Amino acid sequence: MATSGQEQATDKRRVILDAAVKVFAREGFYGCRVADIADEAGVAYGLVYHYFRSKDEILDTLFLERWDLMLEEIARVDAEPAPAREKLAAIAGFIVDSYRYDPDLMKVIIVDVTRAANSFGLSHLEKIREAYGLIGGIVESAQQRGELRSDITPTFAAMAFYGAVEQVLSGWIFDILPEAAEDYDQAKEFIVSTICDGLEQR
Amino acid sequence: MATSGQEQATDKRRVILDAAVKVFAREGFYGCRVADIADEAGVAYGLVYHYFRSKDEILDTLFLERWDLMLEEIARVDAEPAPAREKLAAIAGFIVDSYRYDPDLMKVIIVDVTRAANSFGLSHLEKIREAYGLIGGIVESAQQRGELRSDITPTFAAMAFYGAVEQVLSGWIFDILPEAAEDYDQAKEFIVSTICDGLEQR
Amino acid sequence: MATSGQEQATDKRRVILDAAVKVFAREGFYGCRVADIADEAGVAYGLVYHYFRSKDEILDTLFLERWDLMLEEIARVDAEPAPAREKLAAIAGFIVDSYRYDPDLMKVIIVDVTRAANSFGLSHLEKIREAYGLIGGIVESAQQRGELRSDITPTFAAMAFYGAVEQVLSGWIFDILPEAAEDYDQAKEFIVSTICDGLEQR
Amino acid sequence: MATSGQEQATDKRRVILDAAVKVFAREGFYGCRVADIADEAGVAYGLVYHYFRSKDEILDTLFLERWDLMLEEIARVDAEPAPAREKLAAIAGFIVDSYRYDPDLMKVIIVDVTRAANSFGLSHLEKIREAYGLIGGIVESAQQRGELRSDITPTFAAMAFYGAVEQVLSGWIFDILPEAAEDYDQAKEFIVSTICDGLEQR
DNA sequence: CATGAATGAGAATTCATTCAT
DNA sequence: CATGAATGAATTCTCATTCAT
Repeated sequence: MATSGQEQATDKRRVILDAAVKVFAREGFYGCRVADIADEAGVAYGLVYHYFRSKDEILDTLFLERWDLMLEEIARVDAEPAPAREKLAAIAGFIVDSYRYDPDLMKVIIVDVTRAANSFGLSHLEKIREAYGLIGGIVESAQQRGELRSDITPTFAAMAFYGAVEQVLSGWIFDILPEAAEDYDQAKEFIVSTICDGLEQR
Repeated sequence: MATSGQEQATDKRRVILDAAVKVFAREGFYGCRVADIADEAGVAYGLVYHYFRSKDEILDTLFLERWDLMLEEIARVDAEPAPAREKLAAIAGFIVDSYRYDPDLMKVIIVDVTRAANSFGLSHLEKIREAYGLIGGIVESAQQRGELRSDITPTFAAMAFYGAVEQVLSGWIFDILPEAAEDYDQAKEFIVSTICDGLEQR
Repeated sequence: MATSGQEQATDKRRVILDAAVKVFAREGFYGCRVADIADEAGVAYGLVYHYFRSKDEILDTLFLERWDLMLEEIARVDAEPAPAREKLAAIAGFIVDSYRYDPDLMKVIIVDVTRAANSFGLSHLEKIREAYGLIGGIVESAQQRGELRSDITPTFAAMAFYGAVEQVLSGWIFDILPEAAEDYDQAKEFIVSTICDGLEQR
Repeated sequence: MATSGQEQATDKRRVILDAAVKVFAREGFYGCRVADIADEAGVAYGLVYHYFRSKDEILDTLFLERWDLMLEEIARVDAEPAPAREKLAAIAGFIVDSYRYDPDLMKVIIVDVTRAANSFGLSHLEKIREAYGLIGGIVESAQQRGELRSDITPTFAAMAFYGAVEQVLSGWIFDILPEAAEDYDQAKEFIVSTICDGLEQR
């Protein structure tokens, strides 16, 4: 009975992590104190340090949890025998949905992880490179199959694609883009259409 | 008159700003101390506060100097009677060249300002929105002239374009993209071609 | 009855004390955490507090166990009808052997207890004084019997004697004196000979 | 005029050091807070860290200042063409006077430096070894000249001598030995007489 | 007895900012 | 303008101790 599906209330580690997402999103990684996280989680200060070595490690954990999910998703998508356009659509869709489902977490990852990349050394960068590598791989095979143009390097294409996706999230985060229910679905289409078809009139 | 020959060596304010760029780029805004800036500049601690009200103001100054230049450039480009594609190429070129000329400064702007726009009051956000607005304006008129597709909203198009540009710079900053002399020029072409023509084979 | 054959493995209290000796010796009383002791002992954190009221009490216990043994030994030695020289030799021998048998424990006693006697309330200090008093008593009676010079006060003589002994242990602890099997026996002789006969050529 | 002999009032570094001696002596190195030192010194908290990297470094500095003085004194004494007995008397006298002149400082050095030796790594130990080496050297040459017995190793003799001296100071520190004006001079004689002549009646 | 999660008061250290010279 | 000592609030992290199971 202790391991049934729904005992959220007692997994303090999870509670702390979820609280951290809220607090980081609200005040920024540098703008909040560990005490804020403990307060938000409703636990004692010290418990945060029982589960995490440092404030950094909390951000780290948050990033890795989500990023690994994304890497898995990209790998899964890549394994399907579908055209590149559909694969890119699935990836964009996954990221957009990640934001829709948990905007705070994605805000933290986009805003705070990148900013802290300086101090976090290299482990994050490796993970991030991995994502670009996978996307680049999708582009590359599509180029070999003649689906995509070959005069743009795969890595560059991956950057342009991911940059467009991330900037859309940034647009939502910073209230530059409208953020209604229908905008999420529209964004997925727009991203793929822009990157695959281009902005120019045909 | 401000740039006559021999006062360069004594324009401590400039020296401090340049030192701040190096230090912010190396250690991040939060990762460095005001003392590091003074050290890097080779001036006394207190002098930093003679010229700047606060550490924030240094970053502000750095950002505004460059961003205003970019806004001016975008406005100038927009005023020309050229096709949107050329205008976007000019803007991408300006940003890429900004990075080529002063990568540290662009790193600071992208990592410490752009990504953290909501930590710094609203003035930065306004400036950033202004840039997107100008680019969106370029897209919009091109749509009206029939140059660009009209089914993608101008703001969205602006985000995709700027996102691609920024991600390329991020790629250089974080050693994901190769960064040789020819890569800069190639990047300009790739960005415009990707965003305007799309990745798909025609 | 307390030492019957098979309970050794389960005397957790003893295991904790022995672990504490190792940890205190290695990291110092202030330099280690209670968790380190539990880890070294291979028991659960909380068990330490089942057997001991506090971290201090562990050190207290360690000190008192050994120091009381020494006090008993000194008293036993003193009760013998032997010359002072032999009594001092026996005491020096006991202390040196204590170190030889359990160097970590003696290191802890010398470094963390004896030198810090005034941090730990007064009970330790009393115990320490008691030892000096006993040794002083040995000197005093020997002076009355004409064995030892009477122009040096007994308390002072006790300090000089004990100081020489402790410094030899310190020399071993801090790797200043060589520490081979033969050095222990030699040390006993040297101590007594130096203190009783003096360093000068006769 | 800024470097005249008596401007104590403005050398804050010195003020902090002197305050630290008082506070360490009163509460122990581990028993006091950096705030106590700042308060005792009458300076702002942060100034302590302006002059010293850490609490440890304060203790370090205190130790080295005094120990170097002692090393110099031993070297000076050793350079004189006097019998070993006189040299040892001079050294004992110097240490006893150090205590008489500044008991708090010597208490800190004897009680806290040794205890912290674990954490302070090796630099202290080197310094301490140096002192023993110098004293051992005095003994050794005296042995060669036939002044002192040769069957006791010089290093051991140095330990016994220094141990006796230090224990006398400990006796004062812990209120085991009487501490009146005449006791200081008597102690010097007692130490040398005990170590050189021995306790036994001749 | 045994476990280890939970608590929270402390303490060291940092560092932006001020200010006297 | 220039210097760098002085200030002290803010924060992270530590760790002895408690307690529910």
